[in-house]
Amino acid sequence: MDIEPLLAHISHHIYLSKEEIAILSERVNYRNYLKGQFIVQQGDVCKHESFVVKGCLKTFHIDSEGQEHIIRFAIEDWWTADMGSFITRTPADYNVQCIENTEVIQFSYEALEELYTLIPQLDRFFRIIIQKAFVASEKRIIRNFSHPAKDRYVTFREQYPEIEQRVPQYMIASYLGITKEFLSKIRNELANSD
Amino acid sequence: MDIEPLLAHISHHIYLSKEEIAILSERVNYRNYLKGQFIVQQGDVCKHESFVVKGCLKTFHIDSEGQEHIIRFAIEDWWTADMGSFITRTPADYNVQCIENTEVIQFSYEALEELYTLIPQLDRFFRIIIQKAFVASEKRIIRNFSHPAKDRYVTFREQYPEIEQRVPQYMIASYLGITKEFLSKIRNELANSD
DNA sequence: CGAAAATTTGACATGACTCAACTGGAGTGG
DNA sequence: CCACTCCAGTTGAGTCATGTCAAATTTTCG
Repeated sequence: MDIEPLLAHISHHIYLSKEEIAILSERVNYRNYLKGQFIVQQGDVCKHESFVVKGCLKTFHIDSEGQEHIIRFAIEDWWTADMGSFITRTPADYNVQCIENTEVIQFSYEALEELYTLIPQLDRFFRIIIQKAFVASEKRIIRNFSHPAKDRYVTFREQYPEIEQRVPQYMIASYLGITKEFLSKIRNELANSD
Repeated sequence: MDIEPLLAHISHHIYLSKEEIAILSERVNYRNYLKGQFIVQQGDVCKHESFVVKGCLKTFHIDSEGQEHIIRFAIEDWWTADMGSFITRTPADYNVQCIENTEVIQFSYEALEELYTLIPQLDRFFRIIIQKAFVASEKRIIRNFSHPAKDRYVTFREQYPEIEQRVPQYMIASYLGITKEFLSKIRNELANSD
């Protein structure tokens, strides 16, 4: 119920005064979810930006064939939402679902818009956060084009060792854009070549 | 030499006073490039964010095998840079090259940092711009995973008809993550099925 | 312990790639 | 105004990475 982790995270990028912290505290919500629960469902308007205090989530899209495509994971200190839906107030393309019991601090659209005017520094904070996310996202596009699945898996393991421990293999396959069967074969190869 | 197009673009998202416009005008540079020239080269630190007044550019990465991968195009009213390099002041992963004679308005890193403090609204402006770019980038990851190349090409044509007219086919193939030969075959199929 | 979920394995299919040859315009210079 | 070259695009044969489907196995957990 304590928003300290959020404040610590924010203070890495901008300075907030006591008053600003108070203003912010009043406008965010702490919330618990159980494993399996959805924070956002495809088709609904995404109501919150969520900062993860504890737990693990996946953001995924279900395509017209019913296939699930994981676009990102989120663990402690990350943000998650369907940002497209959130900013345009239109139905979400993605689901955000808890893979573990999860605790988040949430900003509703109205609260956040108000906070942007009350604490202009927050524009800067989110600009910085989103810049980084954007850069990472474009890197991933290139990686997907220029490296075979095996390399992408190895890179993933190095880059997110913690996530690899916490999520089932078939979800990692989905994140990498391959089938669970093929990932299994890749792992087999890797094990035999070590 | 006139920064009016930039001001018009900015004013879609935030309001700037006469004074702020003056402050901004003093700190940006108008620059012309010829077809073929590079605004950023892989390995150099990206020195500017560039707003395109006129022309067309590609941003691409050369991988270890010497293959070129186009990550995005930019035409009038778009921004371009290697943002990762620009914000971290580290060597660029990407090249930005003019496909046509091009005119841009440039923000240097120092100028932009100063502008963020002089005109806090600019944090908001860039937050909004980058949010949109991020959403589009993640959509593209999903599209690449969930649709075959033919569908992606058709979508591309619908989404960016102007770009399709202005850039050679082999660059579109690279943007779509396929070879020029395969795109040629796709086009052949499409022509025969209409 | 038993059921459900996750992972593995194998046979076969296919989308996309490679490489090499060919076509067809758009300059350019004699 | 023709011949020459250069670059973009096309075509075809063969190959490879990854997908599909179905069954077997292992792990997880009530």
